[in-house]
Amino acid sequence: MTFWLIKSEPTAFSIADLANSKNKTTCWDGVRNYQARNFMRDDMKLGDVAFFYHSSCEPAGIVGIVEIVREAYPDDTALDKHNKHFDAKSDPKSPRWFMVDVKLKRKLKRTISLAELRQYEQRALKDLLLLRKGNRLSIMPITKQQWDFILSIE
DNA sequence: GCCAACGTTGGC
DNA sequence: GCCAACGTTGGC
Repeated sequence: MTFWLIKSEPTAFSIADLANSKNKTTCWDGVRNYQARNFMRDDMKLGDVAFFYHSSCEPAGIVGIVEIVREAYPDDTALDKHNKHFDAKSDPKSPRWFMVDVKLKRKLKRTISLAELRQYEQRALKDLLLLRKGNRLSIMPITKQQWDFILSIE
C-alpha cells in the first residue's frame, strides 16, 4: 500500500466540493504533468490513501484524507475541446492522460498548514517532496513514516 | 500581483 | 541533443 499527497486549488476543486459530490467521490481529472501522471497511472492502487492538499490559498495545507476507489483510466477531458484541460495532441486511440477516482474518507480536524509542516522539515519531514524547493508536483508519494507523523500532529 | 522554479516546446 | 523562449505553478 502506498501513501500519497494530492494537490488541488480550492478555487478549482476544494475538500468541500468533494464532500458535496455524489458518494463523496470524484474523478481526479486534469492532471497534465508526466511525472504526476506516471505516479497515478502506474503506482496508485485501489485502497491507497492520500492527503488532500489545498494549494495557492491561505492557508495552504493538508485538509483531508481520501482513498483511491478506482485505478487509472483515460482522462476524457483531454479530448473535450471545450474543457480547460483539453489537449489537442492527445490521441483517443492511445490516451496520453489518465485519472483515478478518489473518495473522501474524512476531513482533518484542522488544516495542517504548509508553514506548520515546514517546522519539521529538518527532522521528521526532512524528505517530504512537498517541502522540496521549487516543488510543483501535484501528485506525490509519501512514506508511511511521514504519513503517520503528520497524522500524529493533527 | 510578483517572481522563482520548473516543465515543455520547437528551432537549429 | 542542446538550449532559449515560453507557459505554468504556487508561495509569498
